[in-house]
Amino acid sequence: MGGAMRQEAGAEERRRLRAGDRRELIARMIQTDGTVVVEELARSLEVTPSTIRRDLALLTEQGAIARTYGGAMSAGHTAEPTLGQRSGLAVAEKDRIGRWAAARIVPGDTVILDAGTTTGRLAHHLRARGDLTVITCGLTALRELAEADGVELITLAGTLRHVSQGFVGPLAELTLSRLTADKVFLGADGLDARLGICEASLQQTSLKEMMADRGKEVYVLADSSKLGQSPFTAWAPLDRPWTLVTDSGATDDQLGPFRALPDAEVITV
Amino acid sequence: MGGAMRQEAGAEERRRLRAGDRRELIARMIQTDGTVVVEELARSLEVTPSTIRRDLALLTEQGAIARTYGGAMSAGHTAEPTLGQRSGLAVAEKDRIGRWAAARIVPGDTVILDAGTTTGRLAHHLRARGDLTVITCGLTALRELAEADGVELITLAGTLRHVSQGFVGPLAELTLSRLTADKVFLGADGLDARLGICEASLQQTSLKEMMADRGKEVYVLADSSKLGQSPFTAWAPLDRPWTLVTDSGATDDQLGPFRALPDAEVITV
DNA sequence: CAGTTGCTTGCGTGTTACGTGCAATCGTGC
DNA sequence: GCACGATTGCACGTAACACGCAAGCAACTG
Repeated sequence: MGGAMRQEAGAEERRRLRAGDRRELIARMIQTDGTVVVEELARSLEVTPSTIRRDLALLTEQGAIARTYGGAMSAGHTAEPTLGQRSGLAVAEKDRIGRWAAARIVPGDTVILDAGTTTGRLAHHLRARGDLTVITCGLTALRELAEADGVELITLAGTLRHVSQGFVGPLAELTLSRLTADKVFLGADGLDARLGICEASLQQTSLKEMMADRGKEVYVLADSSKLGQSPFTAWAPLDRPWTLVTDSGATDDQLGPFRALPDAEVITV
Repeated sequence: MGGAMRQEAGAEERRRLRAGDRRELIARMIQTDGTVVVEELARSLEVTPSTIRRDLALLTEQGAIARTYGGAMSAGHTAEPTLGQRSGLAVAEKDRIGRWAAARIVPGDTVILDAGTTTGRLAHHLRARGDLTVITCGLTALRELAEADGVELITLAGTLRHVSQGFVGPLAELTLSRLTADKVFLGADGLDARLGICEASLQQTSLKEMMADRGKEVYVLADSSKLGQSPFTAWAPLDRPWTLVTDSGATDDQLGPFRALPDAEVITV
C-alpha cells in the first residue's frame, strides 16, 4: 500500500476528496451523463481503478447505479412498467417495421409521424439522416430526434395523453391544419380492414384521420398482434389508398381481409 | 463447429429457436424482467454463452438494451451528454431557483414554462403535483412531466431548436395565441436591467415576449452567471411588472440595476 | 499526547467475462 | 442435388473484476 498513496506532496497537489464525497460525485456524474468509465473516473478523481470499482460496487448495492463492463450506468428506471412493458411486447417486430419505413423515406421528404412506440422506432432509424423534415405529435419520436441535428423537427401542439405519450386535441388539429407532408406514418391500437384504425379515444382517431388527409402517401405501421383487433370503440376510417406494414408473424387469416381491399397494399417484414 | 452443436438427439430434445426468434425472446425477457444474466440465458435457451453475447451485442447496437457485466438490462433513457453536460454548469443553483418557483405555484394554476434547463428543474419539482395545467415550449420540461399523470400538460407547436431544446417559430406563436396563464416562468441566456432578456435568435425573443404578455404574473429565472451578460444580440424587453429569481451567488453590483427598476422585484435563493 | 480502533487505499494475484477468428453445420434458393 | 449465406460452437488472447494484504489516515479515548 501505500507508501505511494500520497504520491506527490508538491505544491500542485489538488486536495483529494474523501470517500463519501467522491461516491456522491460519482453518483451525480452517472445521473447526469448516463454512463461513466472506470479508467476515466480513476484519472479525474486521482485514485486507482481499484478504488473506483469499490465505489461502484457500493453504489450498485445501494441500487443507485448498474455496473457495465468497464464502467457503470444509470439504473434509475430499471422497471418502468407504464410504457416499458407495453413497448416491450414486440420490440423486434416493431423495430423491423420501423426500419422498413425509414428506408422508404428519401432525402428532401417531409413526413408526419404519429404517436406510439412503432413510430418511435421509425424515428430512431432517422436519427443519423439529414435533409429531412419530421412533423410529429408523439413524445417518443420527439425524444429520439431531439438531438438529431440533421433533422428539422416540427411538433404539433396539444394536450399530452400520458398513457400514449402523444399530443391530441384542438391545438394539435389547429397546427396540423397549417402543414402537409409527403408521407404519413400512423400507428394503431387495433386495425380492422373494414373499420380502419381503432383507438381508445375519439381525440386520437380524429387526429389520425386528419393526419392521413394531410399527406400524399399513407402508411399504417402495426405489428401482427394488432391485426383484426378492436380493443376500443373509436375508429378512424381509411378512405384513401394506404399501405399496411406489419411483421411476418401475421397469419394469412389476419392478412386476407387487408389483401382483399382495393385501396390497400400489404407489406410484411 | 460443433460436432456437438446438436448435443443430444434424444427424444426430449426441445426444438431450438432460430436466431431471430431467440433474440426477440431475449429482448422481451429484458423488457419484462429488467435484467438478465448471460449464463442463465445460455442454459435456458440451450446455446453457448458466446452466442448469447453475440445476440446481446446485436441488441445493444440496435439500442434496445444495454450490456452489464455478465448480463444485460433495459436501456431506458441513457446517454444524453449533449444536454446533460451543459445543464451541469450550475445545477445546484438552478435547482434552488426551480424549487422556489415551484413553491409559488398553487393548485388550480395554469402556468407557462419557457424552454431551458432552469425551467426544466422547475418542472421536475412539479412532477408529484396535481390540479395543475402546464403549458410549455421546452423539451426538458416536457420530459420531466411526461409521466406526471396529475399534471395537465399542453405543449406549444413549433420547430425544435436543437441547441436549446425548445420549440419556436410561427406555429408556437399561433398556438400560444389561443392560451393564457396565471403565471409565466421565463429562462434567459443573458439578462440586462435596461434591455431585458438576451437570446441567440429573434425567434426566441419574439416568443418570450409573447409568453410574458400572456400571463398575469411574470417570473424570470436566471442564475447569477446570467446577470448583466449579453452574449447575443436579440432582446426581449420586459415592459410589464416582473420578478427576477436568481441565486444568492449574485453580487450587489449585479443586482443593483435590477433593484433600481420600478417594475421589477428581486428574489435571491 | 500516545495508543488504539476503524476506515480507506494501493498493489498483487487469481478468476471471470469479453471479443474474435475459424471451421463445421443448418437453412435456403437455384 | 448443390452452392452460398447465416449461424453456431470452440479456442485463444485480452481486459476487467474480486479479494486479500499491509500501509496510511482520521477520529476517538484515556
